[in-house]
Amino acid sequence: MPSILDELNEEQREAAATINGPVLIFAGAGSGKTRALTYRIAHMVKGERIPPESILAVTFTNKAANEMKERIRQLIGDKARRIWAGTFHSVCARMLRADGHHIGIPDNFVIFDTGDQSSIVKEALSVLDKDPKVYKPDEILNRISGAKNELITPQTYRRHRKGPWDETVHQVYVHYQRKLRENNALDFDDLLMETERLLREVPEVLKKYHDRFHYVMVDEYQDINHAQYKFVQALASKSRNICVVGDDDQSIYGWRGANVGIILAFEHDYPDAKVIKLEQNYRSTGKILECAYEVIKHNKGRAEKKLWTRKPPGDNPVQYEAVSAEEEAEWVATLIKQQVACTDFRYGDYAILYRTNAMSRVMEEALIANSLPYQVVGGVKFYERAVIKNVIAYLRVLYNPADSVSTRRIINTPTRGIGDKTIAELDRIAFARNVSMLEACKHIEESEDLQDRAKLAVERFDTMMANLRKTAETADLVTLTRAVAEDTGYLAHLEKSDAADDASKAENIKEFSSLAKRFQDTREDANLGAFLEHIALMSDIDQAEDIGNQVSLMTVHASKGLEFPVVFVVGMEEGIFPHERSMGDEFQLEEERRLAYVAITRAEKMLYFTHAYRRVIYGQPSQQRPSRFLKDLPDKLITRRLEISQLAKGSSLDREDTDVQETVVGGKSINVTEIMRRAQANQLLAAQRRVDTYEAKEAERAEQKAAAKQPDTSASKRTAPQSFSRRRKAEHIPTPEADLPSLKTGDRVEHAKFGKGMVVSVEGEGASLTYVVAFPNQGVKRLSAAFAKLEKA
DNA sequence: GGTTATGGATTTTTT
DNA sequence: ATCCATAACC
Repeated sequence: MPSILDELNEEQREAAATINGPVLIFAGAGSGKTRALTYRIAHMVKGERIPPESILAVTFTNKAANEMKERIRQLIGDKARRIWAGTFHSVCARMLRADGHHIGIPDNFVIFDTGDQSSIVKEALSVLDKDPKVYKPDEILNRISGAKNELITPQTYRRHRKGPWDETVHQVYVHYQRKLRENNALDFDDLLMETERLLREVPEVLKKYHDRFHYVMVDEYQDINHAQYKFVQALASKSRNICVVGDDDQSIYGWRGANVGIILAFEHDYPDAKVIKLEQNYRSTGKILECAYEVIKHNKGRAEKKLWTRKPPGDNPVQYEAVSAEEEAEWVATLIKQQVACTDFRYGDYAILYRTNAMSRVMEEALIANSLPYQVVGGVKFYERAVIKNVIAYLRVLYNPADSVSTRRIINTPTRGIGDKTIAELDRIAFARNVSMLEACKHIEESEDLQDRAKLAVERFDTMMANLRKTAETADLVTLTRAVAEDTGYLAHLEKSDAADDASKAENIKEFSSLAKRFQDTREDANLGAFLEHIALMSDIDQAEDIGNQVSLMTVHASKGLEFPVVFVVGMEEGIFPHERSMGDEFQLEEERRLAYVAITRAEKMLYFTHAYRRVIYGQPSQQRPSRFLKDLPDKLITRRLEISQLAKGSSLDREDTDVQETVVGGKSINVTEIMRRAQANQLLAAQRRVDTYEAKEAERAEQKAAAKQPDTSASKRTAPQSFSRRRKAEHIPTPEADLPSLKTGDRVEHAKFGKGMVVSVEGEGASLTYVVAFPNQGVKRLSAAFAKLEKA
C-alpha cells in the first residue's frame, strides 16, 4: 500500500515514521524540515489513525504555525483543524484562559507589550525614587525578562541578586509584577512562566492536558528557553512522545534567553531518544554549502553534521571590496540591475542581508537611485505605530477597565485638557481607593486642588468611555472600532490637523478598521477579547505573502527560514559582522558565526559578500577590515576582489615577479606572468577609477552640505575626504598582442563569434580573470580575459 | 499644550 | 549622522 512517506528521503522518512518515544531531529538549513514535520503529522493521522486532537505542535512564530497548519491541511484535509498548532505564547494564552483561574489568573487578562512594560518600569523607578539614567528601564526590563525566562519569580529573585544594582532590579521586579496584576495583565514572559506554574502546581490541570495530548512536537528547539523547556517537559512527561526539531547551528537568539544547550542536552534528558539528522540540502549549490561549513566548523560544541547536496557545485561565491558604504550599495544595485536585464533572474530573486538595521538606508538609497523595486522586510511594525497603539489602547480599556497603563495613554489622546497634574491627581485617587485609573475618574470631584475645568474634562472623558462601553456590549468589532476612531474625536483630530504625517495616521486608522473587518469576517470567535489577543500575539500582519517581484532587504536575523536564488551579504566587516559588541566574548562570537552561517545558507544559486574599505560609523569615518568569517573561506571556494586595499598598500604593480612562467597556447608561447601582471594592473586601474569616482562624489556631497548650511562658506573650510596615503597612479599597460580591455560590469563589448553583449560580472584575477558576458540570444558566456577576443563596443 | 533644544546612545527582536 | 527621550521653552 502506497504511503505518503514514500515521498520523503530516507532520513525524512525515518523522522516521519518514528512517532513513539522521544525523537530529536537535527534539521539542517534547507533540508526539508517542514516537509518532514508535516508529513510526520499526516502519517500519524492518516497512517496510524491517531486522533488529530491528541497532537500538539508548538512553534515560535505565527508564520511557522500557519504554514504548518496549511500544509497539513493539504495532506489530510479538514481534520487538520483539530490539531493544536500554535506558538508557545498562543498555546499558553489559551491554556491560561481556560485554567488560569486555578492560580488566580482571571480568564479576561490582557497581554502587555514592550511599550506597556516600559511604562510600568519607568513608573516603578519613579515611585522608588531611582534615577532612570543609572537604572536604564530597558536594562531592567531585560533583567526581569531574563529572570522570568529562568522561572525566577520576584520572590525568588532575592536569592539571585549580586549587589546593589540587582537590589534595585529586585525592587522594580516586585513592583512591576504587582502592577501587571493590578492591571489584570500578563506580559509575554508571564504567559510562559505562569503556564508552567499552572502545570506544576495544579495536578488536575496537568492531568487534563496529559489526557489530551499524547504527542508533542516542538519546532526550532534550538531557540527554546528554560521556561519553555520546563513547559514542554511537563506536557510530555507522561506520554514521553516528544519530538523536537531544530538546528543548533542556527541558534541566533541566545541574547533573548534562548539556550542552545537545551537541544544539545536532549539525549541526556532522554537517553533512549532516537536522533535523526537531516543533512541533505535541497536549497543551495555545492560551493555555497561548503562555504557555510567552512564558517560554522570553527564553533566548538556543536553537534557534528555536514550538509550535502545533489546539486552541482555552482559558481564561486564572490567577495567584493568596495571603496565606501555608498559604493558598496551602488555595486550591489548595479549588479542586480544588470543581472535582471541580462539573465533570467527577476528582482524577487534577490535578497540583501545586513547585520544591523542601520545599514538598510544606504542600500535603499542606491536602489532608489537605480530605480529598482525593493521591500524592506521587518521594518516598523504596523501594530507598533503610535496611532494604532492609541486605538488599541481604547479597545483594551473597553475590554479591561483595570488597564490603567492604556487609560493613561488615551486619557488625553486626542488632547482634551487633561494634563500631567490632573493625571497625577487621578493616580493619587486610584492609589488611595485601590481602584483603576478609569474608576478614579468617577471620584475626581473629591479632588481639592484641581480647577473645575480639569474636573470637567475628566468627567467628559469618563462619560465618553461609559458610552463606548455601552456600544462595546452590543456592537460588533467593526462597529466598535469605528466608534472608537470617531466618537473619541481622534480621527477628526487627525483629519483636521495640517501636520504632514497626520494624514497618513488617519489612513493607518482606516487600515486598522479594515483589519478588524477581516478578523471579523474570518473568525468565528470574533469578539473583542479574541481580537486583542490576536493583535498582541501577532507581531505583524502577514506581510510575507505579498512579496511581489521586489528585491528584499532585511537583517540576517529576519532572513532565518527564508531562501533566495541570489543573496548579498553586505557589511562583512570586523566590528559590524561580527558586531563589535560580540567581539570580546567567545560565546557571543559563536553566535555571530551561526548568524553568518544562517546568512550563507539562505542562498540558492549565487552568493555575494561585500565590505567597504572605509565607512562612516556614527558619523565617524573609519577603516574597516574584512570580516574574519571571510578569512575562513579557502581561496578555491571564493572569488575575491580586493583591489581597493591593494591600491592602498601601494600594491604589487611594480613588483618584479621572479619566476616567469610560460605556457604554450595555440602554438604561441605566452608569458603567463606578464599577462597576470597586466591583468592585475588593469584591475587596479579600474579600482583607482572607482576610488576617484567616489572621492569626487564625496567631495561633491560635502560641498553641497556646506553650501546648504552656510551659503557662503568658502572651500577652505571644506575638509578633503580621507584619502589613500600611499596612493599611486596605476597605469594602463598594453599587452604586446592586443589591448587587454579592462572591463567592468556593465560595459558593452563585442566578441568575434557571439557578437555584441554586456559584461555581467568580472571574476577571478590575474591569468584566471574571467568576464561573464551576456549575449542577446546566445546566453551568458564565461570568457577568459587573457584569451577571449573582446572588444569594447 | 505644543514646540524646539539638548544630551546620549547606537545589534539582533520569533511573542 | 541620526534617532530618541526628556527638558526647557513660548
